[in-house]
Amino acid sequence: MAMSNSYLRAMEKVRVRFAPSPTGGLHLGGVRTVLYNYLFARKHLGDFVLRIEDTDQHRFVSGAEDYIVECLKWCGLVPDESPTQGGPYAPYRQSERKSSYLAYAEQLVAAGHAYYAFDTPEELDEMRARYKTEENPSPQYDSKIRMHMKNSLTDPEKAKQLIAEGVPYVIRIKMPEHEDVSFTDLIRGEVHFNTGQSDDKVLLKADGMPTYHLAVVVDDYLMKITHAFRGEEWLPSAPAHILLWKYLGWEKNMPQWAHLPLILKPDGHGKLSKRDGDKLGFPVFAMNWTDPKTGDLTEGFRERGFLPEAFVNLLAMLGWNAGTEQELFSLEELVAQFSIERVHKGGAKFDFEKAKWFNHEWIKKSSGERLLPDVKIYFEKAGIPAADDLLLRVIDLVKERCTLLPDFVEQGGFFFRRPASYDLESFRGKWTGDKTSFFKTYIEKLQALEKWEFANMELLFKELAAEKNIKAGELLAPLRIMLVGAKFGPPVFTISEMLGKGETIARIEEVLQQLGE
RNA sequence: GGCCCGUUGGUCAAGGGGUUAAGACAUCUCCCUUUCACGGAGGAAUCACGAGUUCGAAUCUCGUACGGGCUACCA
Repeated sequence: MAMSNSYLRAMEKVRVRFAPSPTGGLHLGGVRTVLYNYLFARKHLGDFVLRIEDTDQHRFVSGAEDYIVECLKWCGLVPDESPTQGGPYAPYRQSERKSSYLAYAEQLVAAGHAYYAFDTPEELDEMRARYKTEENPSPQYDSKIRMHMKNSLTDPEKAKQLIAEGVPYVIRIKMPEHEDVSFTDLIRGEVHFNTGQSDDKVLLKADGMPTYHLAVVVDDYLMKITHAFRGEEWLPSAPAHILLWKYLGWEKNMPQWAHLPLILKPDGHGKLSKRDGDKLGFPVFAMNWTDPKTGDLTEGFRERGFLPEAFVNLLAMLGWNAGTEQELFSLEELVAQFSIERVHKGGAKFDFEKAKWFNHEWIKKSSGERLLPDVKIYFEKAGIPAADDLLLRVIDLVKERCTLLPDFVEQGGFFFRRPASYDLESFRGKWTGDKTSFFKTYIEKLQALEKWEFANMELLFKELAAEKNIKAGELLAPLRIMLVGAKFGPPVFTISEMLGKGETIARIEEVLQQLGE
């Protein structure tokens, strides 16, 4: 049975967009916004577009756009239309659409919904200083004070003259003094605002670039966006955007809004920032990001050793759940089960421990073949040559002990090279000549062993221990250390079997030697 | 300050008038494992507060408190 969704308009293809500004690394919250957009689009057989909002020349960072594209690719959230792929509504970079915004701004001025303003930054500061009081610490350029400023409302003739002279100006929206603006947010329901509380936001900047406020409505209209998901921080400016849709005469086409809850700091309060990650020791960006100006490197989830499947999974669960006990979801399962109505209203504190749990679960449920290429990278990085066939077996053997990808090197590295050191101290105190002779005999027996299988070695080991009257338990720990270097890893005879006869014997001999026997 | 949004264990959360208020992470105890994990069993721990509506409120209403967001020619 088809589900009837009140938020789906008949005969209209669902189109959503992710619209980041290329100013730096891609934050957890950003990726989650992409995810929800993507899931919604796929679920409703719609389009997912990537639009770059690079209208602020001061904050633009080169390389950031490529980085974002790469992040989406890593996560498997590839857009249908984007600056690099193009699409029917190209260009997808707002800087390249610059010429289209002025006309809309002027249309608004002509209709009396916007006006030219000539106040310099200094004059704006002055205004804020002048009106600042205890009760009003942040005065706004709004309906109450605009008549005291330098604009086409206070002096239309002068404005014409200034424009003719080429004096720089901005275009600001004229917010009604007292009007109720309300809309239905897909997550929050009815939200009401009084326009008297909002400021006359700048729509078009002096450099001719639109601000986010103008650009987002013009482009959402032009690109036929039907559903707009964005972070909760945008809620306060929503009334201005809604008014713009109305003033531009596009109200019927306005997308349905959904303001996503924020991802908050694990300790204390506020939204999660890059700095929290640095401080608390976990990544906040999807992938490593190097600031081109300072050269500072900020770690990403990918480089920390997260699987994209796990990263996407944990992000999905930060603010949404299926209403069942299921917590592990593949992208496909998320597409099938996602519903915007089940997204929470409240923000979620980020918990890195839980994030690691997701990765651990994904490592456990992934096949060796899936893991091999990712694990290989870490072996190469550690300078350990590892043949695929052996590495595959090692991965399957140790994956339940690995939480992050680099753990494979620690958990499986000893299969490929001798331990750098042996934890001799853990058994040295209890070492006796009997034990030395035990291992020497054991080597001989191993040497003669025909079928190199763990069961045979184990039997041999236990029989010999009984013969020498030593408890097997007291011998097992040293054997493990001889083979692994420390007390961890899979069952010791399994390790021995994989190591092979020559290497097993060599390691035992090496430790015997180090013990001075 | 103003406006807006939010509030179920330490964290993520289910539940939307009647429940012993699910589950997961973390934590603690035990079992399994002659290592480390995995796995299993169990414990501790929650409806911010106050009124109201109701036979009955975690669930509905209103206040209060607390938290957060916004308050730029940034997004």
